[in-house]
Amino acid sequence: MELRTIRPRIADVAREAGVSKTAVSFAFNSPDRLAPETAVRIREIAEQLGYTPHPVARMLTQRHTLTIGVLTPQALSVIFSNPFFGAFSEGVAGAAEESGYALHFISPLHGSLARAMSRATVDGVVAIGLSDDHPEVEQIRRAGVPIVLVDSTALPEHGSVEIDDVGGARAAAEHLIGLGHRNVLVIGVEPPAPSVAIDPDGVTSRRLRGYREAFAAVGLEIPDESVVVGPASIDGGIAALNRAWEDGMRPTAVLAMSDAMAIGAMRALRDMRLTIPGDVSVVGFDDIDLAPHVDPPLTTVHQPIRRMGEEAVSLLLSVVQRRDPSGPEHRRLETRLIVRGSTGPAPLEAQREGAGVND
Amino acid sequence: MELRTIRPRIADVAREAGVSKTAVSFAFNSPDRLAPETAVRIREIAEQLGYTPHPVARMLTQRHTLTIGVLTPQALSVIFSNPFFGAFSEGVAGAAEESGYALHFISPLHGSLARAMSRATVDGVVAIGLSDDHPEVEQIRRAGVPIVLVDSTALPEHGSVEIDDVGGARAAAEHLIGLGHRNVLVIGVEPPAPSVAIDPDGVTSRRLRGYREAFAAVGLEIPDESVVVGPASIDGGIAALNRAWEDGMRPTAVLAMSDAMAIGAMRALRDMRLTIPGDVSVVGFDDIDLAPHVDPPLTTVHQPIRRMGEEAVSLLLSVVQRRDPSGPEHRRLETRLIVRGSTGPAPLEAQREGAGVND
DNA sequence: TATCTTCGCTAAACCGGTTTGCTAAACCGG
DNA sequence: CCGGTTTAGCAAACCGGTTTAGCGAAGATA
Repeated sequence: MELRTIRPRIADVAREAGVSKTAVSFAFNSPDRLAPETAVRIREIAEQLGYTPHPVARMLTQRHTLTIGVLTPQALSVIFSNPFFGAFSEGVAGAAEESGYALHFISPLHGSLARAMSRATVDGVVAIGLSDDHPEVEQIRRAGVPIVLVDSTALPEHGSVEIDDVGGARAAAEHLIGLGHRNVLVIGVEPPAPSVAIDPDGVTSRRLRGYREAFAAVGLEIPDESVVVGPASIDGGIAALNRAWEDGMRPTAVLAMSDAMAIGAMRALRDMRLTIPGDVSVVGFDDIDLAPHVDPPLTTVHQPIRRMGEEAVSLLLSVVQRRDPSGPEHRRLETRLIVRGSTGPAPLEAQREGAGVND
Repeated sequence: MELRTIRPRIADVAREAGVSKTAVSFAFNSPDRLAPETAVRIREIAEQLGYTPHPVARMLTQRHTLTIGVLTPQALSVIFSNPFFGAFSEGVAGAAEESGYALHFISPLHGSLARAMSRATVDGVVAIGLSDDHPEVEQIRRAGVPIVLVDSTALPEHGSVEIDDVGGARAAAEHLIGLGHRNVLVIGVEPPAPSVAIDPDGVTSRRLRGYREAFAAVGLEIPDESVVVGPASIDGGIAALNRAWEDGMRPTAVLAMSDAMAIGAMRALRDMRLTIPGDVSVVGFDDIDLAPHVDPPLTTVHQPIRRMGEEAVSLLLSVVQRRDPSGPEHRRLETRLIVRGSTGPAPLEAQREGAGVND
């Protein structure tokens, strides 16, 4: 049973080298303040002792951590099951790394985002999909940590990046309407906290509004019963669709608010021996990398996922690094519908009747 | 232009409440050492001042960070583009969160993993796909940070979790051989450092060994020219396959070491108007969630990705939390071939000739 | 030779908390 | 009323570094 080796401290190096702690610190951080040979000697001794400056101690005096936090409203284990998040992280990571920042993921620790946040040692935070009335936002602000909100209703005092959810959703719905669909099922993403109803300003509500606007424009409506929600994953999509079917819904098309859910829905439909888009059309939202490669290729609303991550970090760093004379910025990115193979004309009999009859 | 509010310190609260710093600290950490009403009063004042204990300072005295690091050999922006990593992170995150740990991703900062690592404030590290001769492993050990290696050659002194790469690869190759394929293209994952050749102990080499064993068993071999590598992403797969084609290769099957690359390869083949598996069979490696949903459903080697992440964290925490009387543990997980729709019999003419002729 | 810089280095303060050791007052049984 | 135990709270040390102010010696300038 070996003794856990003790980490050498700066004082150990100083003693060994016969210099002051200051000299050792200089040897690492500003070698030019030391005679070249002294600096080298100190570093050699440090090396040989296996000394590395303790990162936490260093953070404490330097007042920054070179880390940015990514705040998620749900457990990371569920967040990561959504490919959207992978792509978003890609953008965040790319921009962060370029500026020399590492990433720290913060998720509700045993239910409390606040507690998780109070432990996190970060210079700033990008929060994704956090409804802005979340008390944590206020708490973070009070702790003096800069934050930028992504996919949340913008708050004037924080930076934000949003996309045109309503427009994208409307385009998706218009596409279906043009194909003759009248009876659709909407699959929404579950609100972070399954507590209350649907956050009136969350992405689910915004996209739903877009869908409804399109239907309203042609004098139709999407009843609340036609909206079902679940976690944004393949399994979530499967479950949501099956639930709808069990409830007796027989739509000719489904509007999913996430590609993963759309893919799940297609799987579930297939398992019922329905064809896509022959019997049922499916349109997703996100346009993840794999969307063109699934069977059939997924018609979906493209959003610039990576760029959202990049922009968020860029906004954040501009305030973290105090290059920001002009107050928080708000950026809005466009969405666009990409028609692939998962949508087609509504079955004829369905176009005549109110509800589709299948098989 | 508003003044950046200064974060209140413990001393501010103490002064305001007319008590010592100690009392304030007690109010937060061991309230039972204070008269109940004093504790309440202090907390109220703290609340009202917007005081939260500075996490870095707290870490310094408590000697732990409640954070575990995830070390990746490549930039996070490329790592995250591989769905495998998302699933792995899912496992890591799930296990970490359960024990109250947050996640810190560490990637080569401007090329140097060592520098990135020396900045990271973590209690332990799980390193994925890091070849063990990486100097950083030694550096981390010297810094006294516990580490467990995933998908790397196991080092006796560190915990590790590996999978049966050789067996999985062999099974994939045997499957193709059984279908009559003789001329295959291998698409490997790029070694982290594009420096030297292929790390003789990395996952690419191990899987290649498996492929070759299977071929050797029937008296065939896979020449080095039939092995091409690239980044483990869809685009990497597209590029790798196109490169092989330009070099004149005309295999009847491709063995990809990652599902993302396999999917890319299928795309590239499709774009050449080849059918899968009619003209060319494709088998992947990983069995990501989307593998069954692509077109055609991907035949691939399943590995328990999430579990790898979970086991890694569990191993790591067992030493971080000093519950480990028995030295580092090594865990090995099984792989298995999952046959779906992307593989089929080799075209007849190809079975007779040496190289396939297409279209 | 006297004064001013520069060079090389150090002692001490500081970052913002936690923890140890101790004391004075209150409490307690006899 | 006395010695012993709690209780409530404080001062100081500590975690492990960085940074400021300053000092003596050497070299430059006058």
